[in-house]
Amino acid sequence: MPKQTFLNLPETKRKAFLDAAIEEFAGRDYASASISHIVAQLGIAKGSVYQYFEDKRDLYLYLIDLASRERIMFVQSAGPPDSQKGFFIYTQWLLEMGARFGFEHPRLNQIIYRAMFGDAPFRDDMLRQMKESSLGLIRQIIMQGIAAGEINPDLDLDMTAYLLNLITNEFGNYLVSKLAIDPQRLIEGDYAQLDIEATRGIFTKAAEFMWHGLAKRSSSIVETPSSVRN
Amino acid sequence: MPKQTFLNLPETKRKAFLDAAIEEFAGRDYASASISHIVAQLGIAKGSVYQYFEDKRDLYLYLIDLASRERIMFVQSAGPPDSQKGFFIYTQWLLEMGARFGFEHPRLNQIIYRAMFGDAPFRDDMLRQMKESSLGLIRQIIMQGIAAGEINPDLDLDMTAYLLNLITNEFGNYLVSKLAIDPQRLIEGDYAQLDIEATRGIFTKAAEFMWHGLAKRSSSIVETPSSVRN
DNA sequence: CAGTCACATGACTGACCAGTCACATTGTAT
DNA sequence: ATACAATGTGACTGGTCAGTCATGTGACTG
Repeated sequence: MPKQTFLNLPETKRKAFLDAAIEEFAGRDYASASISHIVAQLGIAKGSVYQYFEDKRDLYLYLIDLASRERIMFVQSAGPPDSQKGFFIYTQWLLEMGARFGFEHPRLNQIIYRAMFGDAPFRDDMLRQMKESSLGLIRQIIMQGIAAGEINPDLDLDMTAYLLNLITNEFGNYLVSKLAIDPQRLIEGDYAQLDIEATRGIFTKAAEFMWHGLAKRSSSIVETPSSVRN
Repeated sequence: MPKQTFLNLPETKRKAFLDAAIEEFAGRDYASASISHIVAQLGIAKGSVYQYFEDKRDLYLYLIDLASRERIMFVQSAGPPDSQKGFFIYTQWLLEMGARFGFEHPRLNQIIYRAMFGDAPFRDDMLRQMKESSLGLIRQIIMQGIAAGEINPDLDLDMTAYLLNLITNEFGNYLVSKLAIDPQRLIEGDYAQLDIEATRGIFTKAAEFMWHGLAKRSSSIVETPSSVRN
């Protein structure tokens, strides 16, 4: 969707442009995000943007695409845990990866979040498609879990997938508020403040909730380990 | 927050104004919602709006307040189930009320949703306060549940409250997509299409998930009834 | 050096917006 | 009927925006 001109651009220029654009679209919803801001920030002419992209929408969709690909790469590059360990561990890992991506790429994460739950005027385009693909993946995982006899087969598949998707997408936000993390410092790459190890307990608790729900369990019956570390 | 002038207005006029304003702010995010649209819709002068409210922001905050109060009234007017029935039933009821409010007052619901998860430029004003109050209520319910010995005391209170709040707020959206409900027709009050009785099964499933999570339960141990019907 | 191509520029257009204000209209009390 | 207050009005101001386009620049080519 970017024009050839954009792809021909020297790397530094292209990076700088993307950086500013990501910053803008992460920080404001589609209606408020402004091409004028971006060019002012970069000190380039407005016309340049229209040499690179068809229009605002085109740029936006490209950023969504980029962020999604980045996220998929991020998750895939950190290999999933051994499937032998069961789906509890897998759930925990999924949560952790979601949150970790949010910490390491807060702006990309924000763009994805806005695309999923905000309202750009393109709900029907590739947006729903993205949502669907994300849901599809989770649905698949749940089905495997059911097949493996670990997941309650009485659960409504669609609903459960929806709720899991919701939780994995929102969980980072909870962490940010819980740990009193300054989002601005996160965005500036200053996440030295974050100790992933120290927060692992929270992932375990979240996975625990997703896995066993609210109900008090009689202590003797534990089907899935909740005291696992890594 | 409305000026006296607005409160003096004849009922029909006031209602008509609110109706148009709600329509506008439900349908577009804060930045895109337009006073000009509202007055055009109503056929009144723009100046009038500024006789009624300080500014756009003032109007918006009033609508949020109104919607919140309406929602609280809605939920309270349908009395909660007998606390004897336990927290599983209570959870189910909470979900159902949330969804039902969404169906019967889709526009107000949308305004609340936008206030909670969208980004108006007032996150720090009464917005967070609203979020906090909602979270506070849920936290209280969870604590009661723990005290009553029904809820797993190992769960992180804050986190669980956050997730429950998230789910109860988002669940209506899931129903809308799941049941292929046309949001436009909902807004137009045409919710004859909706059969609350028929959807009750979905609430039960959702409560089931919240209550027992993903894990398959060995069939013999059931601490909380999952086959309850009202 | 002339010609061509890729890219950059920024003033400009038409549109939309929130908010204002001098003036007009309506209602009410005397 | 008169006076006064309350309410309504809409053209106008200053601002922002997306997108355009005629012009400029620099690099490479033959």
